[in-house]
Amino acid sequence: MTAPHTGEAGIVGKSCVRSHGGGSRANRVPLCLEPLFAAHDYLARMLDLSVAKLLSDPSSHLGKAVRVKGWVRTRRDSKAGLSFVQLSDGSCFDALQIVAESSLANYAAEIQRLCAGCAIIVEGEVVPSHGKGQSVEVKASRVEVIGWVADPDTYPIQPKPHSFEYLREVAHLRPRTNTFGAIGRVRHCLAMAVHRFFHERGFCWIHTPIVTGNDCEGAGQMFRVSTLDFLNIPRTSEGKVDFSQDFFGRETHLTVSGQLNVETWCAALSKVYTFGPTFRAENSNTSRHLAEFWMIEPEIAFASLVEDAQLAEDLLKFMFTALLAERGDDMKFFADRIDKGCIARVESLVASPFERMDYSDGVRHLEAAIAKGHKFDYPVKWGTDLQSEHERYLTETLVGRPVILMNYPKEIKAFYMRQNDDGKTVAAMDILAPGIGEIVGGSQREERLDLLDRRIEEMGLDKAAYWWYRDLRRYGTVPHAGFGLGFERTIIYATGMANVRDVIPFARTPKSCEF
RNA sequence: UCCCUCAUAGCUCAAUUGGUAGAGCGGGCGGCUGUUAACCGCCAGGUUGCUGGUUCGAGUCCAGCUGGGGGAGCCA
Repeated sequence: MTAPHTGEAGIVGKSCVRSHGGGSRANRVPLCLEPLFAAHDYLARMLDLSVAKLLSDPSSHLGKAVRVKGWVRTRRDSKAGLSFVQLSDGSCFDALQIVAESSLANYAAEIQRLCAGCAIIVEGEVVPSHGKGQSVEVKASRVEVIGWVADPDTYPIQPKPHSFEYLREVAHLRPRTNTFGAIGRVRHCLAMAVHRFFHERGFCWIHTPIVTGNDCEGAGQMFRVSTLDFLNIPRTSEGKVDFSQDFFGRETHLTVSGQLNVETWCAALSKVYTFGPTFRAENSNTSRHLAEFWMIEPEIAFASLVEDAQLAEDLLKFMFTALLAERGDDMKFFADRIDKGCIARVESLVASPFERMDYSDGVRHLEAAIAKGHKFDYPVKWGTDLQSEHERYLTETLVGRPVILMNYPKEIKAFYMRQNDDGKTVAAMDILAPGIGEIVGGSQREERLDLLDRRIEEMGLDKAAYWWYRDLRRYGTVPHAGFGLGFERTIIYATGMANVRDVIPFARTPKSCEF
């Protein structure tokens, strides 16, 4: 028996019928997954259901015939003549208990050989559960094995706690674990909340470029983008690499920020944001750094640092409100197994206003702490960047919740930040979060061309390279401001996960890009 | 990149002053049970990250390398 696999409607539905008893694994006929447009035959006699839908309203499904698809978490046999299969389709945290009785045709041959990782389709009736731990279960009338686990002995995901370090080595299978399933849903929930927040407030999502010809976007090492033949690099007469022969006819890199580009659209659409991947080629080996990470960068016209800070606070509160409302199941897991205080932390962030503090006042607080005997490894001095330990003191010890630190010395901040009237500081802000450090970095931008040019010169940058950025200040310039929110750091803060490598599907870090 | 630390079965870990490798989980088989981190018994499973050195003898000591973790810097 060979089932046609053409995917054509009409043919497939009927030819998918097959015997369930016996048959070696090797000879098993591959299942044809009915295309959606042929599914009405099935819909007519049973629901096609996600585990989330079923478990979110179990009583309304009681007594109904359903069809669920997913992957086996565990199987427990009872010699009373039935097996329990935990089925997960990733639609929610909980798995669905399937009860398969020995009267099923393929019980001995297949169901009793199910193990973690097997893909199955189950048809059956939703019934009240006899056991504890779940209110309903599905009494199977048919269990079809779609994909076996080739070698159960070495299937990397076992029904037991694994270390996150180990799971990074099997990043293609770690989405099947409780933790990473939860991370995937939380990440999606937060991303959609970001878009909803901005959309509801009249912002446009601007797709800023990934490849940039601007080699001075900001500090930090960039990844080169090139199609030149490494074994035969064209040279100029001075012996330098001849980038005029490269794909774009110039030297290009992966972007480290969408900000400069999004500012141009801000100067036309007023309220804009970017949300996409950014790339840093720094050799950073910490739990908070990735070479490829996602960042949200809004930019608002006719706005100052005050509105900028309020926007950042409102965005974070909106995201976390959505998280609590939509992913209570996953957050409960994080509270149970990862970080006991995570739900309380998210709730308190939503409930209380962020503390606002001038950099200068922050320094004064730190100096007062030292006077009272608090020990820091590094000295505190106005005009220098705060060390991690200083930031931690302010947000964790002094305030106990996020702090918006504002108006930094201009020497330690980027050239485009707006100079304050005191001549010493710029309208910059960082939001520091307990346990994480800097989660947001932003500023009001310098909209005055002469002052911008002076900073470009003072910092030894090439004015010509910023010609289009400077044009914005020549043609209808307006005060504007924006910030960057690190998406992975936000997820860490919400879930209590310890490492950014475990809140992104595939982490890119120095010496690590297997998947 | 710097400092500290780690690398033993598919996974999590043991192995005394250097004396030739062990448990739990997972897997296979059997038993038992409306089970739910199930339980009980048996079985299989290892070039101890790599390269070199010291030694009669190295999982153990030394050097280098590779990779992981923690901290720092850079930043989000």
